[in-house]
Amino acid sequence: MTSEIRVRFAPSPTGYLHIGGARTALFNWLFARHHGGKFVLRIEDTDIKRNTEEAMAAIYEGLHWLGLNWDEGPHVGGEFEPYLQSERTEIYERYLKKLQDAGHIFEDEGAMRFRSPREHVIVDDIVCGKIDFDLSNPATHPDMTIRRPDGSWIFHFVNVTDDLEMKISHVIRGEDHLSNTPKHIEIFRALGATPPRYAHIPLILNRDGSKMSKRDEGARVDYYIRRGYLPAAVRNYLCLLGWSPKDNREKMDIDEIVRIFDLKNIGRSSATFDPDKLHWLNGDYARELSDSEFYDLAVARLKSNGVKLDKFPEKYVRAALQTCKGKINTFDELPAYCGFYVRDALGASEKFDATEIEAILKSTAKELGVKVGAIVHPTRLAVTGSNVGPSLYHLLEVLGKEKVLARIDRALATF
RNA sequence: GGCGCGUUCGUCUAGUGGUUAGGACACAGCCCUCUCAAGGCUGGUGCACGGGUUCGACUCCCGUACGCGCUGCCA
Repeated sequence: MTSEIRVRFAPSPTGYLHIGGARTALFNWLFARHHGGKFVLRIEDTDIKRNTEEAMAAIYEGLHWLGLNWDEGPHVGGEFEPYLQSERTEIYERYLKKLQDAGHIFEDEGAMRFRSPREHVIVDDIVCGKIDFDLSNPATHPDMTIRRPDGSWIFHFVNVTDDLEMKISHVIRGEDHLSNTPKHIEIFRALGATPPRYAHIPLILNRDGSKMSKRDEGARVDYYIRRGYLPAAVRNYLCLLGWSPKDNREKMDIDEIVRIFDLKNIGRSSATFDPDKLHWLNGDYARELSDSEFYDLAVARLKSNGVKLDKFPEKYVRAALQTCKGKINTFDELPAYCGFYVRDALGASEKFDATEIEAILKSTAKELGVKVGAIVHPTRLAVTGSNVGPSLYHLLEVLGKEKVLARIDRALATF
C-alpha cells in the first residue's frame, strides 16, 4: 500500500481558464510539490457539446503561463491514460457493471441511476471539518443519474470513477462541491473503495459578492496574459486568496510558498478578487525585473501594439525603455507611457546629457528666482505634450538636442 | 422551500478568553523630488445583530439577519 500523494485538477473545457479554476489548480499543484507527490491534469469533457480542441488549449495555455506543470495528463501521458474523459468510456462501463452487479443501479426511462443507501454521511473535510449530511430522505436527495439514455456520463459518477482509478489521494476543489461530496462518498463505498481525503477551498467572488463568471473579463486568466501581467505576480496573488502564510508576508517566492504550503492554513470564508491589489503586486514584480528582462518584455509589448521599433537604433530604444523601468505596473501601460519617444526620433547628442541638462535647468531657475519645477513643467509639456512622464533630464537626453529645441521653439511660437 | 457553508477596516488577511484588534491594497495628508512612480511618515474606517457561558468575549454555545453554495439526464 502506497501513501503517495496524488492530486488532480479536473477542469471542463469551457473555452477559457477561469481564475478560480486557476487557483484550484495552483493549490493542488502547491500541495503536490510540497509533499513531493503527483499533480494530475484530467479533462472532464463528458459534455460533448463544448468539448473542443481550442477550449482545451486555453486551459493548457493558462496553466503553462502560471508555471503549473502537471506530472500526468494530456501531452505528458502517465500510468493512467487516457486523461480525457471522452476517451475513458470503457472504464466507466466497467465500473457501471460493478455497481450493477452489486445492486446499486436501477434504470429509469433509459437513464441509469444510483440507488442511495439512504444514510447519514459524514464528510471529514481537511478545511471545513466534519459535516454531517442526512441523505435519508429521497424527496430532498433523489437518487442521482449517472448515465443518460444516450449513453453519455454524468459528472458525479465519472469524477469518482476517475479519482478512484487514478489513485487520487486528496481532492482539493472549490467549495461549490462540498454539498456534492456525500454523494461522491456513497459511490466510493458502493464500489467498495475508501474515499480520498477532501479539502474544499473557498470561492473567489466579484466585488459585488457575486461569483466570478465568464462575463467578467477579469475572471479569465488570458485577460492577465493580454494585459501584460507577470505570471509570477498573478500566481503570487492567487496564493493569497484563501490561503495565508500567517505571518503578514505577501510578496513571496513560489519556492518559499511550496515549502510552507499547508491545507491547514486555508481559510473558510470566500474571498473577493481585488484587481487593485493584484495591480500593485504586479508593479512590485515589474520593478524587480532585471534590465534585460524588462527590455525584452517591453519590446515584445510595443511590437504587439504595432510600434515599429526597427526604425530606431537599438541603443535609442534601450535608453528610452530604461527610463520607463520601475514606473509601470503592467506592460499594457507602456505604450501610453513612453509612446512619445517613438513618435519621431533623433539620436542623443554627446554633450546633451542628463547631468548637463539638470545643471542648466537648475541654474536657470536660480537666476529667475523660481523653483526648478516652474521650468521643468513647461519644458516637459512643450517637449512631450504631456504633464506626466519619465525623468525630464533623461528624457531630454534621450530625445536629443535638436528635436528638443525644435519642439520648444514650436511650442513657444504657438503662444 | 430544504440542506450545507460563511460573516474581523471598502478589499485580502493576522488573531483561537484578558491585544491600544496587527499587516497589506485602496484612500487622504506630509516628506523626498524635475513630473510620475518608487520610498519614508502620519491618518481615518473593522470584530453583522441579539442572547447566553465566563471574573472577563472578536475568540466558546444558541438564535436572527445577510451572503454564498448544492438541491440537473451541468461540471
